[in-house]
Amino acid sequence: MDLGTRYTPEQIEKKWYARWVEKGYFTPKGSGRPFVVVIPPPNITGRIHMGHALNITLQDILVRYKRMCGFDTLWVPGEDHAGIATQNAVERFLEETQGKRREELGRDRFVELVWQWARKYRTEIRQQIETLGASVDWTRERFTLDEGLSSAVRKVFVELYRKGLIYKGKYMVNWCPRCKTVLSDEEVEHEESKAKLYYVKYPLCGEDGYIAVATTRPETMLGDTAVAVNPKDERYKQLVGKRVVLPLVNKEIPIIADEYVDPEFGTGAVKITPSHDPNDFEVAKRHNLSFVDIFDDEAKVNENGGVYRGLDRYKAREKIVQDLEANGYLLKIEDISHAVGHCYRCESMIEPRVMDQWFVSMKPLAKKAIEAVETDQVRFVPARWKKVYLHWMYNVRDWCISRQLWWGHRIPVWYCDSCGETIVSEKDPAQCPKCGSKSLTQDEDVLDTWFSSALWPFSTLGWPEKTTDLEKYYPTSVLVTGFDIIFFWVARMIVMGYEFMQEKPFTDVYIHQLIRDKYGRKMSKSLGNGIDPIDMSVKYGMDPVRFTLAILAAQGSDIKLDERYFDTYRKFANKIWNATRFALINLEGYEEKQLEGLSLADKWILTRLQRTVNTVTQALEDYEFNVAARSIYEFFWNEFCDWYIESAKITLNGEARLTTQNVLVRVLDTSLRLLHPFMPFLAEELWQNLPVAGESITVASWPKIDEMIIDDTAEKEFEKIMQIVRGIRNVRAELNMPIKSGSKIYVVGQSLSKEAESLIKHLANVDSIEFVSKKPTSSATAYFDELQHIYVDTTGMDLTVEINRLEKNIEKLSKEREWQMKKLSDKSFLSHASQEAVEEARGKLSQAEARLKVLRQILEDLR
RNA sequence: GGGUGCGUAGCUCAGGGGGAGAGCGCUUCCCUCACGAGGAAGAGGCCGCAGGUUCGAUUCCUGCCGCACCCACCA
Repeated sequence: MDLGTRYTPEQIEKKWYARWVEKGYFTPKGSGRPFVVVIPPPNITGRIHMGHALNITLQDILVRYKRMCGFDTLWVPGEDHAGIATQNAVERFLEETQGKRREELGRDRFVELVWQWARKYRTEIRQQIETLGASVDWTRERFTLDEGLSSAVRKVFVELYRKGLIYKGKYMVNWCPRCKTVLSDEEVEHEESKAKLYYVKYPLCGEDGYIAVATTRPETMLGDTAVAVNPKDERYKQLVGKRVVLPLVNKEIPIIADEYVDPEFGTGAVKITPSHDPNDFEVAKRHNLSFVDIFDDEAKVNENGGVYRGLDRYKAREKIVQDLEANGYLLKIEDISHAVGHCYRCESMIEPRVMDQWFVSMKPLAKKAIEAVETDQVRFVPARWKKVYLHWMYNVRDWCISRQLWWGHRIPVWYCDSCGETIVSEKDPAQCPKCGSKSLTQDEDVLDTWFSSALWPFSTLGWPEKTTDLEKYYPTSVLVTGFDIIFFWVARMIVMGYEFMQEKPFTDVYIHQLIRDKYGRKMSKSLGNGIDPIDMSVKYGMDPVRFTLAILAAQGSDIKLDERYFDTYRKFANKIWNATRFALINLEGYEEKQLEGLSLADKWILTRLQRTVNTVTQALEDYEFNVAARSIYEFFWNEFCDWYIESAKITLNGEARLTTQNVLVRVLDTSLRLLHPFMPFLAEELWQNLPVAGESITVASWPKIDEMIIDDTAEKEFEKIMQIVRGIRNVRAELNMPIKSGSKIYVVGQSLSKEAESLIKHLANVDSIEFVSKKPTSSATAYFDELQHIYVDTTGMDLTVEINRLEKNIEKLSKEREWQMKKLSDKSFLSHASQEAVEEARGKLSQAEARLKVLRQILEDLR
């Protein structure tokens, strides 16, 4: 055995992962209760970021913990083809490297290019996940565009279509003029922004006067087909049914009445643009108005826009406002603020358009998915996300699933070129079933990337085949993800799970935070504020990075990540390293033996160890990663290193050497097992050096609490010792006493055991301790209140310091006494407080009084 | 318009009905034979504001103020 004095992550991280994989530890052993997790598949758009690192670390902690607990553990890895995101990334790449647009390549060649990209990034992502130490089963790795997953996608599409749950229809959809595709409502981000409200005159037909409308988008007037007012609005009652002339366009359009119009807003009269506003679309359908689409795919004015044709929507607005003003139609402009939709991938302003698209009918599918969460068959942790999920589900709208992209699952629908028949089929059809024509054209569109993700928990296990994996490992145990994709993904998985497996996809949903930079901003490429987890692992070690993420994962808000955190836990890793090193250096002559004849310190540390096992286990069961991590940290550093190892330095040199060695090994063995889910590399490396090491800590058993070893008395007594030692050090430091001053300690109160006494002497470095029933008379010259009973002999020291201390303490005690007296004279306290509370107050009071008396006496003496 | 989370040490954050904790930073001391990436001691807090419940609130409840975020067809 040869450990250096420093923890060197680079030397230990490389070797272990390969060995674990080689030994097949990450492949389920096939027996025992299953514990199954499917990874939220990272997009193949680039490197994984800190959010992935958090997500993967938390899953790995759970998986490694459960594996040690003996579960048949399976964690399925994979990647997502990420339709729009990837297509955009490759388009950018194409533009930058070849200066070409995807249209210049054509669909087939472009898709081939994306496949090359996908292979490259999948490999990189795989490596990054390995670097993180994720104990995923690589033999079961999946990709959303795999053959198997693709057939799952087709089957789901076809079945939903046959059930009438997928339909094609002409509705108002969200169009991204940059990505040139429609988006689902969830993919549109609404951003509050400042805008202008334009008041425009629409002159009445055949008579004087006008009706004024207010609009934020004057350019859409080119597509107006009516003006609407509220039927109850007295101001406009006599105008309903009349016609106005659409300015600039010179077209007559009717004035109609519809409840939708809010008389309070603007002028109480609304221009109706059925093709470019969702509300107007509904109004138009109710009133049978005509539709005039005025934009092309790039949101430029099309042939319906007359002289404005060819202008993009912003230019068109400018021009139209100018023209309105020039012709006296513009009444006024107001500043308002309102929410505008933007594309979640490219941030372009969304253009609402009426288009023929494919939809999933969500309401009928949502029923079971709602019930499951309402009844906690699927449980959200933290629970508050349940409300968020349910609120969305109660109001769920149909899901637009077709995308005008090239990268993704092509919609399994064909149209007969001869008779126009629509053929929806899992297999590519050879001919039209209606007319027999062999001339068929497949729908050009692909499916929303989230359509395939929705099937992930069962498609990755082999569905639609009836595989043994599916039989054994579905439903999965827990889904770990961020709250940003509850609607996109979690909700839809629950829906699809019930629809196609007649069973929930997972039992628990653990929702973790989002990682932001230290100022609370989103980490993004454009801000350049991202902290790369792989870079961090090189700088600080992967284990410290993982531990940091775990301890920051308190259930609640976002994580504001400051790189300096990693340093704290790198130090912790170093501490663990060196504590183990200390033990190993002192193991000469070690042999395993029963834990008996234990010293006070032994009993104490073993008791504390049991408590830690308990806390960590419970916390992991409750997904309280931060509690678990902190508990290990505090036990190991503040108790084991700071106190037990210090005490071991004496006992290792005496008769109890072998016992101490055994306790050291026992504590390290258990601690490293507890640590393993958090810091797998370090834990393995050190554990392998212990005399009790096994094949691998990865497959070692999780520590069980040993009730027999818990010793409350020893625990309390040792706490008293720590208190006394701290008190002595405190006085020493404040009085600037040299360490080896030959101090004599008087402890007022019951004497402690000889063992405790010698521990104190060693730990506080004092020569003698005397237990006395009351204060020593003249020579006692210092007092410290932390302990309330201890005097240190400091004959010859400067007395003014001590007098000041005494005065301060007397003041503090007097306050305490007054407070307790007040409490005890309070009638309501006496009549309402518990027996114990009253007793406690009495105790504190008498204690305070006794101490005050003693202190005043000492003060007298000193003076 | 509805909803959620957060306001605790200089900074970043845990915690939680009974005179508040950590890391970093700061001050003083220590080259003690595992670790100076260390050890010892310390300074530093109206626990956002105002009410309520309670013997007792930083903690629970209500309202408010600030900061984030989510949802919503506010032309």
